Amino acid sequence: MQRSERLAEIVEIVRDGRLHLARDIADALEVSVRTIYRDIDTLVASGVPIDGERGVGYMLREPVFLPPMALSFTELEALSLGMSIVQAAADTELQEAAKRVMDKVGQHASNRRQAPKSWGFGVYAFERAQEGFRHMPLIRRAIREGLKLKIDYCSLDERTSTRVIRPLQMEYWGRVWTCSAWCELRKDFRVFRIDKTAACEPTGERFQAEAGKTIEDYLKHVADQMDRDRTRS
Amino acid sequence: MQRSERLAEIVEIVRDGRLHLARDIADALEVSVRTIYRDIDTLVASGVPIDGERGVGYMLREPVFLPPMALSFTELEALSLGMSIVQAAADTELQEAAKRVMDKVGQHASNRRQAPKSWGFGVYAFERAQEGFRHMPLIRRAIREGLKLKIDYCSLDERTSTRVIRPLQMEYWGRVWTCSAWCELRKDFRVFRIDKTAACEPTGERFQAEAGKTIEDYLKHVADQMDRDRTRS
DNA sequence: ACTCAACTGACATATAATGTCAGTTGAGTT
DNA sequence: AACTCAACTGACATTATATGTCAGTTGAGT
Repeated sequence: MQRSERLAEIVEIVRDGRLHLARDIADALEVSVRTIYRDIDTLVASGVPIDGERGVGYMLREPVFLPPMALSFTELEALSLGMSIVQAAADTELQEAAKRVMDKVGQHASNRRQAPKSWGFGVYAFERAQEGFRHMPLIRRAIREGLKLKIDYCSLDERTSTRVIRPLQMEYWGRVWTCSAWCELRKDFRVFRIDKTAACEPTGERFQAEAGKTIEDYLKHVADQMDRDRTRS
Repeated sequence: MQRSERLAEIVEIVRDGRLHLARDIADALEVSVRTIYRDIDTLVASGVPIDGERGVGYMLREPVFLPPMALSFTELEALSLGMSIVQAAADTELQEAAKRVMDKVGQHASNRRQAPKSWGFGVYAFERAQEGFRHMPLIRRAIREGLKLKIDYCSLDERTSTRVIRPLQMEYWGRVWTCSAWCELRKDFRVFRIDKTAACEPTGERFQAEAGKTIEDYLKHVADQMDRDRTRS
């Protein structure tokens, strides 16, 4: 196995967020422990946020990907446009992430000429409804990590209810963000407008994918519903 | 200089779109020509679109960037969301580019577990107004390369006019795309709704950045106008 | 004082990259 | 048809880099 390949492998191994011993990694990749120490050095030097603690092991401070991609100009334009829109249409956390992505691309691009500052796009569309974005970082984390959420939801007919949900997916409708979830109160899938959600906090409980309550089930559910609608009309 | 560094350098050198001889590259990087041939092999093998022709030299088939980036999970989410929106809200060319970007990221990510197919986003917002997108690839190229365009424009009061413009920037307003340009007919900046543009073709002429007619001038112009509006009210 | 596992330095060994040289190939030119 | 150019290839010696082994040190915790 090539060194560069092995470096990528180490990132993949460590990426699960758990603790890893240099000896285990060495065994898995069939090299000596010394090599792993050297590799980790290399990775840290090139910015991968790996923390090592004596007597403990290695951990990733925050998850990373290292996509080794070659982007064409058109792909860069798509990237640039997408990041512009995200900066206009999502919560602060995603806005900042989008900016960082463009910085990383731009930084490298500006080594030489032919790197336009703007890629010819302006995005003005979106009212910056910061209020409506408030819960988005938490909901995203909950989707990622499978956390149950307790929300106070103010439905369209102005009634407020408190319920526990398993958030599955966020949807963007151009102006409004929603969250599709399994609702433990109604024992069914429900869609919540994020800007109509007053309180929102983790219950502390986690949920596992459970037959009939997963994102795949939800998507199929929606597809079936659309089929029925079409047949009726 | 490290091999990996040198590979990146070669891409940077070749990226100007002009012809390069292996010997020149070798001189610039202070290695032998043989090494350059081997490096080019490596690059081509990893997907960089370099064309070599015997007796001629090397050229890049299409421009590329190789951003050596480590993306955090949040940054990946921003990327994923942005690409989803672009796939819903832009012309076919950009849609496909956005898809390719996600494929490139996903391909590498899916080497191991914990690579969600969807990053928890759905984007349903945008009517797929394919008609309105028709001229976008051409306009983007015109902005990039500084091509004058001749357009048949149907303004909001239903009058059609033909004019030559210098396209400067495209704007996205959530549902509608516009193009800001220097209008050679009105000798001023004008904004055109792309979906209201009937015909659109290059005149064959190119334009250079010219004092008072550049994108920077336009942005300043818009900012001044907004200032005046605010003062008045 | 002891354990653990990250970390370091030194040095021999193995692997990979490079330079040199002597070709071949394909397209175009004279 | 002969010639030129520069990409390309293969072989082999040389050099540089990566790796393994070993013998430590360090810092945190028990």
